[in-house]
Amino acid sequence: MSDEIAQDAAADATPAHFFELFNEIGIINQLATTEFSRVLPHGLTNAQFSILNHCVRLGDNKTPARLAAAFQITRGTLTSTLQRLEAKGFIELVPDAHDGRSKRVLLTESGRQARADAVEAAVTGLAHMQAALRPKDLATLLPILKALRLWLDNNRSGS
Amino acid sequence: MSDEIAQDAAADATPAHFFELFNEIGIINQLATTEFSRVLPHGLTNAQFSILNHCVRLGDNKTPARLAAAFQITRGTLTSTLQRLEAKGFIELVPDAHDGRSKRVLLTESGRQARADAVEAAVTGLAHMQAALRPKDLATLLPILKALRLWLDNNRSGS
DNA sequence: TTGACATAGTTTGACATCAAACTAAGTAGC
DNA sequence: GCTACTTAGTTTGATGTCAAACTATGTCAA
Repeated sequence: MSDEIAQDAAADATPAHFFELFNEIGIINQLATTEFSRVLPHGLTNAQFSILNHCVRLGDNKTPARLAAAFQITRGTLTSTLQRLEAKGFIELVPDAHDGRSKRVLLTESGRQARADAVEAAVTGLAHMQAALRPKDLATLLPILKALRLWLDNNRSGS
Repeated sequence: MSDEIAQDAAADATPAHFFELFNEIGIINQLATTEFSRVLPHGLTNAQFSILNHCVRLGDNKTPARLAAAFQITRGTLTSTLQRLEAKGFIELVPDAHDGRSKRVLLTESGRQARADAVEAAVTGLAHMQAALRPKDLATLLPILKALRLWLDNNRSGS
């Protein structure tokens, strides 16, 4: 969602500034993800693509618990998304050999292909965004946002 | 959600860079909104607070259509959130005198008070975030993000 | 006036998300 | 070996969100 408390804030880091920051980030996130999910093939959602992409890039055969931690979502949320991916035949869920409580998430061939198609669509869809931001600004943004993300991750309630 | 395509991208604005950017933004948004909704009083959600806050800051007596445009959400989404706010007694929905299709969103006294309580809780909750970002970085971030948000808003499919 | 189109709001169905309650299985301590 | 705690995964209920279909009302042109 959107809107701000901030009105005429000065030049230091007041709560109102942070509010404004999260506000902009919220709107950008909403616009970007809505746009992104439009171009995804195979009826993939953002969440589903993220999981496939993670498994291709960093390897599959992880437990759901580990994936949930990596994505910072609850296990319940992940259960739901994994079930949809399995229904589409993009992953397999197999019991863990060493821990009776755990499962393992395995990519199928069809899942790898879907991810490849999605990456291609994403790259194409993102191409026209060159105009949205100057390379210099993009380079400025990234490290600061990464630092902020790290701080938030380390300082949230659930940790 | 999270994760990136980007791997070894160079120093210009490739699609992979944008992907990484939106990725960071998505995680930050998730962490920030989850944290924020924890501190909101009266069972308010982010969406509900945003609307109350907007009405206090920029005036009530707007039509739902106008609010939906301001928040860049669909009218259906707004219908749902307005219904919840009305059920809580924080707003009133009255027919527009001049246009039989429209309604008007009015704040109640109770709604103003709830918003005031929420702002206080938010300021308190955001206070400890001074440590998350140096004021200089915050000041760097804001104008770039605003520009990006504007671009996305002007270049989305639905416009 | 009437028919075509546009706009406001609602509803439905799908999905992601959280919190909280729940089941099953592993781990410790005694 | 038991009991208590912890961890993995699932389920449920609430909310926000979108797209798409739908109703009601307004506008405009012929």
